[in-house]
Amino acid sequence: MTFSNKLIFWYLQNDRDLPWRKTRNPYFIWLSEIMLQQTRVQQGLSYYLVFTKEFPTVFDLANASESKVLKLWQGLGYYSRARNLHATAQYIASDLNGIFPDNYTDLKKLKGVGDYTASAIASICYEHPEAVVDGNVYRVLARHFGRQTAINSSLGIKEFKALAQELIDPKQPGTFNQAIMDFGALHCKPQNPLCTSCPLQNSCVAFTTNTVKELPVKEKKTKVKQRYFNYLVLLTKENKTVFTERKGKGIWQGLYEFPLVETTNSVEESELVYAAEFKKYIKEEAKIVLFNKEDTVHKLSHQHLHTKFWLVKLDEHKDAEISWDTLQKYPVPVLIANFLEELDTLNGYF
DNA sequence: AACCCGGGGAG
DNA sequence: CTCCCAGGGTT
Repeated sequence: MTFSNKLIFWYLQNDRDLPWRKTRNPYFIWLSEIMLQQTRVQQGLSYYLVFTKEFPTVFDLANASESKVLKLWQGLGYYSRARNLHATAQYIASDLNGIFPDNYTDLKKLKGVGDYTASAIASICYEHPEAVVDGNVYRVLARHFGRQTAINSSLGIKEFKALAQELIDPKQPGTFNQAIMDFGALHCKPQNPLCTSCPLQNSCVAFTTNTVKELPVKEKKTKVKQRYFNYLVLLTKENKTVFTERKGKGIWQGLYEFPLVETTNSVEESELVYAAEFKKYIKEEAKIVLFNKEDTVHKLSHQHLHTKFWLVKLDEHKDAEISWDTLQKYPVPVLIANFLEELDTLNGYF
């Protein structure tokens, strides 16, 4: 049996029952693929169900506001995916009359669609022999063929793509692609792979040479940056606050937050009030209370956010235009959502 | 080529 | 704690 035959044979007995497996509608496949970028199936599943119910067609998605899309995306992370998703829906609805591109080259031109996603859609929806290479494929191929090239090097990216392309079953490319990904996710797992019951054990170089734990090879990771956030949670006599959209290049673009004073260290109230950023926001007489005794540490993959929430009570503020009881409409980072929920459970504290 | 972009689950 | 997930975009 060929590598491909073994994989597909395994897949026919072990495939997961997932909603996007029941359709070849490119809209649904595209939606699922964007959501699952760097995201576990288990985490993305509930979002997929919400989006397909809320936006049954690409036109429904296109006609929604970006804020609505971000709100439904809230908690899934990598929010540029949601913004690109919305922009692409509008492009397809307006410029392409709702018809998705039907080949790799045109699919890859879409915002948020790279090599992996274009290959996935082309193979699953149109049976084009375009090999996908996701984290699962890197792992399965590196182990089975004993490849030691770093999977995140430019050489490795080319090498594994070419290898996958050699192996793909041209008669059933969509099935092959999904089979190798499911096999990586369920059987050839990152930790504790099920080698003893593996149908590809005999031909697996890593198993034969006892190097399963060493593969795949990955190059160094970047260091985690420590940042110190001070959120100014304003409340005026009229129950209004300042809540603004994050702009620019950094994290959480398009999401809402309270006025933010970033410092180089964890600060006391006496230091905070002298910060230039603080003075920019608070000129009025105000009563300030620190909400969390210990810094809330919100961990992103590349930075740790040490956060203090300062409750600021004042009579009035020129920028306080958002009523406190409408905050839940806005898309917010999980850090803010958690704070609001905690504040909610302390009903009357603020 | 290097860096940035979230959040969560598993071990 | 560390690793990594159905990756893509920017510099």
